[in-house]
Amino acid sequence: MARRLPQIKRVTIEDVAREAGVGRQTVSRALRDLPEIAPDTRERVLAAATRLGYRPSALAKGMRTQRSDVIALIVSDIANPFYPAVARGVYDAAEAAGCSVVLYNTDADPDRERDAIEDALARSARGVVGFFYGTPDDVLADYARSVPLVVADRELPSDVAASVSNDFASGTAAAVELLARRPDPCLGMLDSSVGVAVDERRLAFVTACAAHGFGDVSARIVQGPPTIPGGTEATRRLLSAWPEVNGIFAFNDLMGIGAVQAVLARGGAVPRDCAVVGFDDLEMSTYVHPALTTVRIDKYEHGRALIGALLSDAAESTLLPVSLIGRATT
Amino acid sequence: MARRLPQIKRVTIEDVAREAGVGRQTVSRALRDLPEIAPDTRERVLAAATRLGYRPSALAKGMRTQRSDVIALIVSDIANPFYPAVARGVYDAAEAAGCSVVLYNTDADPDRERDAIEDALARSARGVVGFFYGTPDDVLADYARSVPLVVADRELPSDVAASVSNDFASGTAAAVELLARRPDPCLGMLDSSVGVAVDERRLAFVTACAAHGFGDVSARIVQGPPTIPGGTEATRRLLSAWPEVNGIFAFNDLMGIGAVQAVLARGGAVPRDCAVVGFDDLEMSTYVHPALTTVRIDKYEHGRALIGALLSDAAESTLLPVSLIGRATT
DNA sequence: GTGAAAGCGCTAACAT
DNA sequence: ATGTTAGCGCTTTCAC
Repeated sequence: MARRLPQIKRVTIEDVAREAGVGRQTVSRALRDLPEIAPDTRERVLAAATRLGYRPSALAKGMRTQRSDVIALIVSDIANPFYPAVARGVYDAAEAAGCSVVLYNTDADPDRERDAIEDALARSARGVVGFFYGTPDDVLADYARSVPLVVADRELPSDVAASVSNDFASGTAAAVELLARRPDPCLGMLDSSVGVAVDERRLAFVTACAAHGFGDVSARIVQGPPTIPGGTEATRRLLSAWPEVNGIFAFNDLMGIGAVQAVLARGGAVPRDCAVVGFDDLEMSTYVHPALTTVRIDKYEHGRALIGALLSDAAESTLLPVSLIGRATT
Repeated sequence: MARRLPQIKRVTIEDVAREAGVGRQTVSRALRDLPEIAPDTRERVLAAATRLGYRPSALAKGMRTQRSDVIALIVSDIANPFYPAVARGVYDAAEAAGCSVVLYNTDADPDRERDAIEDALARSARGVVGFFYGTPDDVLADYARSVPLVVADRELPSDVAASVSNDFASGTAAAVELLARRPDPCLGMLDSSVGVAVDERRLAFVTACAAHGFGDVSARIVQGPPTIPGGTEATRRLLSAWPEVNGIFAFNDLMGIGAVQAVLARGGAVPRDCAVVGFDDLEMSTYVHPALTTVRIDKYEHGRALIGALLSDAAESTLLPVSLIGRATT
């Protein structure tokens, strides 16, 4: 059963002009609220437009102005609970600026990251904001020449593009400081195995541990997919090799939750046998048991800031503050 | 510090034609892989296109064909953990069909639902899929005449638009059946206070209770926002008025998790004093404590099915199967 | 204050 | 197999 009724021909600016008895240009002026127009003419045109159900074509407008009002949002996976709040922040800020949001999922694949940017270019996007895990700096810098680009959680050299990042260094330092408080601390870290340019957290961990005089901790940094099972698996490996580890700093909350599962599965208790600190502060982290101690990122604000940086059109680096949320795993 | 370098002029099909020494039409044919073209000419054109870094303009193409390759995805709030998985399903299916996805958040506001559809129309969207909570049937039916539309979890009368829904009736029946197993069952329900056309779950609950001979349960149906705090609050009210309630069926997992919190806050135990069954099966529901028994919706598949229905172009209603997942709250 | 003309980049229809 | 013409709906430029 076909459901499409005969296509209604689009009402154009020309139709409105005819209906109102003016030229098309006058209609365009009225619609865009430009000053050079007689008030009564304007009213007449607006009335005609409403009467006809006129809807301006975003395509034609973009074609003419060589710029559309879409903003590309590029994430690795919207189903990853980290991104939805960011996406909502992006959306709200974009909507406030009169822009629509096109979403891309890349799964951190360099090719798909590139495809997403290319698609945004093909649509003459107003700008691109996103998380890039597989694209090298120079490629991003190159694209930044063709389209306003703001990268999240990543620093690009020499101001070629704006960036908005969270303060991983401070967050990691605070997490390590908390874990270091327990008697005879022996810390390990679960790092993400995904991404070319995200060794920031690992470096911050090493630095923070050094500040506490923990010696070389790098052997107790294990990698895995930044997911719950990934965290469980990585923790299993970590604790097999280093049973004395009693404090785990996880790349993100998902790995942190996975770590708790692994400790419990070994018959251990959290935080008695091993404390865990995550990163991100996902909604679920409050409700898991035991509730996860974590470094909070304001994901919604991150999204808003990405659009703010995009529209302000300056190649600045913004650093967003994070905060340690102590809960039951420490 | 300004970051925009001088805008590079767009490489057009005309430039490629000149470079390859052919007409624009030939370029168009080569690019779209149409048959009526000599193989070597095609090669030459493709080479020229690559050399020049040609990128087709989606705007111009859409303008000419009166149809763009974007699909509008309309949800109430992408930050609500129910939607991301749906969005990913929509995205994957759309990408496979060569379409981009424009995201809209409406917060279940009728005006914003309308704005979202209007924007999709302005972009000559290939189609619209979405969750509509505030828009009346006739308005949706009206829009379905202008653009392919698939509605989620909602039945539109007389085949004006395709729909893909989850089998709430079966899911609710299974949930009630499970709750009814306990000794002296006294069931209550937490219903969502949002949405014009979502009384399906409430009706299914009443029907299922009647089938078990529970008499009139409607007084034990309380409403609240479909969120964790909303569930907690609604449960508080429910249990104040009906302390004998020992089984709660929640509109969704968020309310279910909230219900558990409320029971615990009263000093009760779950499921000893009150069992809880949710709906959706969010990722977090596995990890909350006690783990939530729920009716599972395949959210990713729901997303894929929405696009499938859209592209198949038939005004069919699809009903997706759900399954009861027994965990620790029953 | 208003209208007419030009053209954004592409593809469908029609030549050749 | 290839080129030419026309036009999608809008805004910019320029006349009046």
